[in-house]
Amino acid sequence: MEFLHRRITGWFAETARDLPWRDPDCGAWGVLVSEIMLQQTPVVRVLPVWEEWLKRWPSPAGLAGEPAGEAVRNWGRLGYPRRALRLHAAATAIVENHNGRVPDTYTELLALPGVGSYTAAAVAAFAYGRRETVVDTNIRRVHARLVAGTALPAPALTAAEMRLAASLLPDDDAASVRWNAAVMELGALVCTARAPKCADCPVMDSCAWRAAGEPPPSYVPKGQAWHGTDRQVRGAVMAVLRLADAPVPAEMFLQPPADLGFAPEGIGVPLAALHRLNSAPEQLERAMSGLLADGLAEIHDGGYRLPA
DNA sequence: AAGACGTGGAT
DNA sequence: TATCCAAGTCT
Repeated sequence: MEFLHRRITGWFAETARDLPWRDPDCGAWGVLVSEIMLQQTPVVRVLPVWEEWLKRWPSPAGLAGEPAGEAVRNWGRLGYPRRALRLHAAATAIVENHNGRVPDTYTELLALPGVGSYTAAAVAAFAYGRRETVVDTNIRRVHARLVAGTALPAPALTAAEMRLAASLLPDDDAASVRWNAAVMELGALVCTARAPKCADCPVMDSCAWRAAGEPPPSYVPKGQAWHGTDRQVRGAVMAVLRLADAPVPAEMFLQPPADLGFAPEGIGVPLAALHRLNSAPEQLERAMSGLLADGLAEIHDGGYRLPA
């Protein structure tokens, strides 16, 4: 165990990316924002949006003081815009229940909107130096290969995986934080899902998956459908709403923007993209009511807009 | 507890 | 061009 810790944290010390939320004086709010943005989203896409968010909202109170729609608009094209809504709700809860300071315990963090077991542990560890069992997709994959000898972790997080991760965690607080960050980084940069760079791996010699001859996955991960789905329509509608500076009447979503007098610029661009999907009226209806139900849109003056 | 939920770069 | 998949959460 000591051997793995030295090798992996040593590798991390010289290879780690210089990410702004890893800056010692980034602050817990910056870490929380980064963790929410990084859910299912690559670092390179988060970077510029995170910078803008922290410049505009340096504290939870700043974000909580603005309409939720502003959070959604400034979320840009990061994807899963409900995360912006939840982050706004989390900021509000932090102001109301925690005096505007991001809480520092796993339990309090877990109670915040949009914060699940991974994010609660990550913020407690990376922002406050606490010893937490952080388990994300990178760490799961490293453990699966290095220790379990399988190509991929199970489809869903298991209790056995949590026990394994807990057993690997160094006792010392600071060492545990480094370990969590290092294993995550190893999974992100070297022990990747596709085409792992085993030649660059600091623990290649100890890898159970390698020793077993790199057996293929025992199951096929089911891919997410996209074309023709409600999600695709929702995404296209949200792209329109983010650009609109006034409520958008429902009929605009149904007709070719050119017929409505829209030039192929400004709001005409996402409007045209939506129309190009050629989705059935009932699907558009389903997508719109879904957005309303989720609080990502609201009706005002007979049109749709981001929540005020 | 399986499925919904965005987006775009890489392969 | 089609598929994969990235620091998950919620219901």
